[in-house]
Amino acid sequence: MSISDLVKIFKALSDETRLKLLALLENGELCVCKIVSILKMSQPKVSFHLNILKDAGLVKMRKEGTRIFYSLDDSDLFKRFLILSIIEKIKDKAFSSNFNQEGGVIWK
Amino acid sequence: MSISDLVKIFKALSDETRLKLLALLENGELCVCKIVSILKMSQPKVSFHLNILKDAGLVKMRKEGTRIFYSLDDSDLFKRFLILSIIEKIKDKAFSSNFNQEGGVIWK
DNA sequence: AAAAAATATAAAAATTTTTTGATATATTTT
DNA sequence: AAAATATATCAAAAAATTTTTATATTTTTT
Repeated sequence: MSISDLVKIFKALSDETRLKLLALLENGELCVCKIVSILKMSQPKVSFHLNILKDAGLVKMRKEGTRIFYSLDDSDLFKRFLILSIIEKIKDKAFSSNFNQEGGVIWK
Repeated sequence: MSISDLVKIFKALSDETRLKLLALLENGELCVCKIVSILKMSQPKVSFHLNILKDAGLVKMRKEGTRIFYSLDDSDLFKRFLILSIIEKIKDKAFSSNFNQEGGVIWK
């Protein structure tokens, strides 16, 4: 892993939206449309951020029909540690299992 | 540790100069002037990046006369792990104990 | 074959970060 | 007290990132 690989990973993690995306994927894959509806963000914005996470090797994707499912990619030990740390640190604050009427997450 | 604290830490780590600064401090404190002479960067630039690392709680400083010495701040376990991982991953590539005639580090 | 659905991509605008050059501040030395 | 040294800060410029709006592509459904 080169310095620029490291920088790319940290850059990917240095954005609140992307940390939320990682936390959202904790329990398994989700398609973009589901993520959009949960986070109430524009679809291009979600795709943009997912792409940065993918480039950094933090998530992977799987195509099924017209949908694309994203999931955590923790095949690398260091990345796995990072992802787990992040989820552990923001899960409670970010989610606390609170969803609003429309199924949107309530972030604290 | 809030989400924005986490983002701040990762933002601080998402820059090559700052990763090099952390690696440079591996073996103990250095004053700004020494860092400037080793890295061959402008003093305001070095101060700027050190300040970002300090704001994120990754380094601490100590004043002595006209000099200011910076050192790693790994009092927090998560930060310590991050710093150690970074040093372990870039040390060989970045340093390999190579210094040029003027005492400047040769980065690979 | 047309329409609909899901997603990516691209261009422009907005925002943030980084670099640079100049200057200010504080401490030590002469 | 003046000069020198080390460092921070500030403002402007440059560069990079993010957001937004529009559009293209692919697959499924009708």
